Amino acid sequence: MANDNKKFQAIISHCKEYGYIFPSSEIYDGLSAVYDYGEWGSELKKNIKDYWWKSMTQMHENIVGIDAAIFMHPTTWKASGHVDNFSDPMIDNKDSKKRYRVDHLIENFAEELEEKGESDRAKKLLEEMDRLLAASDYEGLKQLIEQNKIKCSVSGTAHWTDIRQFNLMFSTQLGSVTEEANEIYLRPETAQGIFVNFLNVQKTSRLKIPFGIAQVGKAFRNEIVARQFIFRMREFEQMEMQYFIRPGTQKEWYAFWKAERMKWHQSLGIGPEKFRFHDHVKLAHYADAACDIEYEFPIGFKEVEGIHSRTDFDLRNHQQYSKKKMQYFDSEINQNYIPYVIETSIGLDRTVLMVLSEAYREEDLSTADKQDSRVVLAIPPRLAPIKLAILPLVKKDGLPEIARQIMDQCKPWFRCFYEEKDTIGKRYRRMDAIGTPFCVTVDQQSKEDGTVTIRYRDSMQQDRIEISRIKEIVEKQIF
RNA sequence: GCGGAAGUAGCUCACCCGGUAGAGCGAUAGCUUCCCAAGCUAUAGGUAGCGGGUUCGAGUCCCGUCUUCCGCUCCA
Repeated sequence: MANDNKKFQAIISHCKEYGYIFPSSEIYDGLSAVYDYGEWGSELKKNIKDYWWKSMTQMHENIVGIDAAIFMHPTTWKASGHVDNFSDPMIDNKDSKKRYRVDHLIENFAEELEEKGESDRAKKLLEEMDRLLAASDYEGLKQLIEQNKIKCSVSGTAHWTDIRQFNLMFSTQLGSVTEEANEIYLRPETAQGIFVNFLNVQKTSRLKIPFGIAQVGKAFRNEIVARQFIFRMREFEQMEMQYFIRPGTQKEWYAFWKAERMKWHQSLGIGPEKFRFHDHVKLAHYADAACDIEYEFPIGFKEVEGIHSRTDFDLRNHQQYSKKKMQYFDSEINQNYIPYVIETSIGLDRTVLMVLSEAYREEDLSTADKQDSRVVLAIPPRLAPIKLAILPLVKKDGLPEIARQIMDQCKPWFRCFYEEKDTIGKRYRRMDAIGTPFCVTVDQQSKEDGTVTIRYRDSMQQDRIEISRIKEIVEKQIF
């Protein structure tokens, strides 16, 4: 497994230096695990989002998109299992510094009691634990641990910190008057916005199973340790698609979407050797099959996208909590059922990092008599923030005027950048560093025959082309 | 959260045993330049992360605090 931390740090610096990604609130010392996208980073992110959206919705006639709110009714998170599964009380041993989930610690101790034949005591202990957990009585739980002299298996001591609650979800108040406010959560995943709209979308779109609903949006998770740049952030963006299918067909649709999504990743111009599937052995509470698509980042293979066979877990729970029938009438087989779901869920920020990791290159261009190097972002043209730079070779003799005309011709169609400062070589290298795939340069000959040179970022090769063909040549590469 | 290291100009760093900050690159303005960074001139930019202590005097020594990085821990 590659672990090139130097390259990873270089990418982080490059992102900050060239307007891609800044630490959040940096003038106030920053905010841990939160980042802001700068002028070029936001363009790249948007281009990736658009490309995903188009390939999922426009290219699949049976998939439509929605944009659900971040705020959702609190019961949503009861139904999804997030409230019960991800708000665990934790306790640390002061000697070994090891952290335990309180319920795991006590359960393990109860098992030991069982083995020693003290099953009565074990049973009473677990009952007491459940009662205290239900009441969120952390003082009582700590006393329970201390009374039973439960020890840390590493240090062998019973020297514990106070119990603290670890909440996966961020909460806030809905309503302007605090005392009357209801506590609600910032969504920890976008999927539930799709599930709670299942009936609405099915009815209005008139789509028949199998069909999908896609969504791009922010989600929020309180990670215990959130580091590794934009790979793990507290506020992040997901691109998700839930595909509703007939029960019993989940195996084939799971295989279909695995293959389909892998194709998408490779369509970004990234070689197949940089990806792998990681099948989950231990499945989440909602899944009957799950895998990740992992990309080989400079810090090793890491998850970019998850593909989960979610069964009817979510819709069934929403039916139970909402008392609304989450059913679909399948006229082909003349049956009502709760659809099964295959989920594809890709991290947008992780995809940005993947594209940047793949694109970042430090090249040594030295020749016998001159040392030379460049840093280039070889971003696929269709995702690059700026598509075309327009450069007058010198800023006199009427060259800027011609360049300005080209600028005006091209800028309605794709993002262009005009620059007349510094030597031409310097301008080329600046464009390399922010990943601009094409530069056209206006010179004396342009005045005579209406041609310019086009310079390609990756090869640094140049061709002479007619000004009238610039738009067509660039557009061919970016769609 | 724990342990280790570091925090001086936008970036990379210097200031040797404490005497009130300097370079290169970058940026900006101009000059030069007919095709691939490091040609010339000028300008801007730092109360040395923050707070306290020792001292006649602290970027330099001590303490605290914050942030970042590395390792461990956690992660449907």
